[in-house]
Amino acid sequence: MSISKRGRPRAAYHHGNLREALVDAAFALLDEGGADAVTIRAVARRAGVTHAAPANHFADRKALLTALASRIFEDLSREISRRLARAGDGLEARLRVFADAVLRFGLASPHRYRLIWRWDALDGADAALQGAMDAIYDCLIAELSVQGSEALDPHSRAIALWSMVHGYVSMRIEGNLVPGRDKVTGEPREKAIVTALLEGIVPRR
Amino acid sequence: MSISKRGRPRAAYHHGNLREALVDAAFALLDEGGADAVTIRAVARRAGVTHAAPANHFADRKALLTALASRIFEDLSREISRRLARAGDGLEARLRVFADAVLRFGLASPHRYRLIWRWDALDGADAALQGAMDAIYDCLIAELSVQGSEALDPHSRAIALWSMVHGYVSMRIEGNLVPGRDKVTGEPREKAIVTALLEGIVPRR
DNA sequence: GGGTTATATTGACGCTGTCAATATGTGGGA
DNA sequence: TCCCACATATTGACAGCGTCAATATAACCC
Repeated sequence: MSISKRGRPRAAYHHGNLREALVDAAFALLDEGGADAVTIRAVARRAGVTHAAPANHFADRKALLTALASRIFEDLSREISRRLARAGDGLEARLRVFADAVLRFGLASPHRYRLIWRWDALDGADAALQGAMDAIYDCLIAELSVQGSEALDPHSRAIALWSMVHGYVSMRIEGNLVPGRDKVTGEPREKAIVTALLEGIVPRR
Repeated sequence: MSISKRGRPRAAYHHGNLREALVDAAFALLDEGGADAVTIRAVARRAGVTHAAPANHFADRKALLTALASRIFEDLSREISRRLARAGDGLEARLRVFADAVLRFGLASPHRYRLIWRWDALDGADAALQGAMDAIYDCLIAELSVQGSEALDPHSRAIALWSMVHGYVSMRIEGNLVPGRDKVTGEPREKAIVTALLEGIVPRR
């Protein structure tokens, strides 16, 4: 029943390229119900194959989730680069663009953002995953290295910014940033948060 | 076979106070194998009861994990207060004590720290959990409110600090802060990170 | 003392990940 | 061209999981 006779119309073998189909199905399930909904069997059902078919392409569930996380990191990295490319020159402005890109991505795709930090469910040793993370970090370092001699090295500043942005986005996504109290989460508050990091929390001398 | 005849030596009913025993068993499993190891059935086995006994004390797994998270937040809150009580007066010094307390707690009990941010596995509407979180936030607000008129409100500064500390501790715990590159994670680096937040990432004018 | 209620047990259901054995289609070499 | 070897997919099984219903047992209160 293979549609392909010659000229490799798209696929080969039995299903075609099941691997891609599994990834697509997994993303659909992830967006709908979070990482918990991405089970091997549900993905297989959605892709129209039997429950053991995915084993030929992903050793186990962790490998599948790691593949997803790797792609998500790449998407986020691309998005950051895209926004930075059309940003101005000032250091502070560019760092705000970076923070804003991460925040928008997280709020738009909370399930995807959550997954990339679920290291208990991922294979931290995966090369593709680490490479995708490195790309984002490199981007930050590049921004912070333009200035000449700062009191703090670029690494410390990059980690601080990356940490705060991630922490803030995490809390915003969970919807429990400051339960019952500070519900101001709009753009003014977001700007103020980043300002606190960029300009410092302690009063300037 | 009840040891208690009169004077309520410790317990009552069948097991005694199974609820506490379940919490103890759950903490043991959590510390050993992370949140994934805290299954209803494993907890029941460890407490010496059958698999359905916990249902009388915790509606479901999420309720059990929420009870754990609530206690962990209280422990962290107490630890922060304890350290702050014996700290000096300077704002910057006290904020460093705060950050240091969270970092030490996270590194000492990574599984516990991870759990309290796993909102997908917790009941975010739980009053005890929210109360325990609020206590820590209140602590931060109290520190940041002593100064009179800052350009930024205490809430923005509190969220920024809390976000960065949480983000940094998370990444440190996962062991993948900056994979293969910046392996400097000792005290000097930690101090520099906090300095970056306190004094600002952009150069002082 | 007896009945009500809280607690614990037993057993079952469907779901999960994973493995082993089997079937089927594909491509390369003779 | 045929056939073998291999990649891929299916079938079936297993243990473990959360959860529910039915049942048993102990404690408390009147």
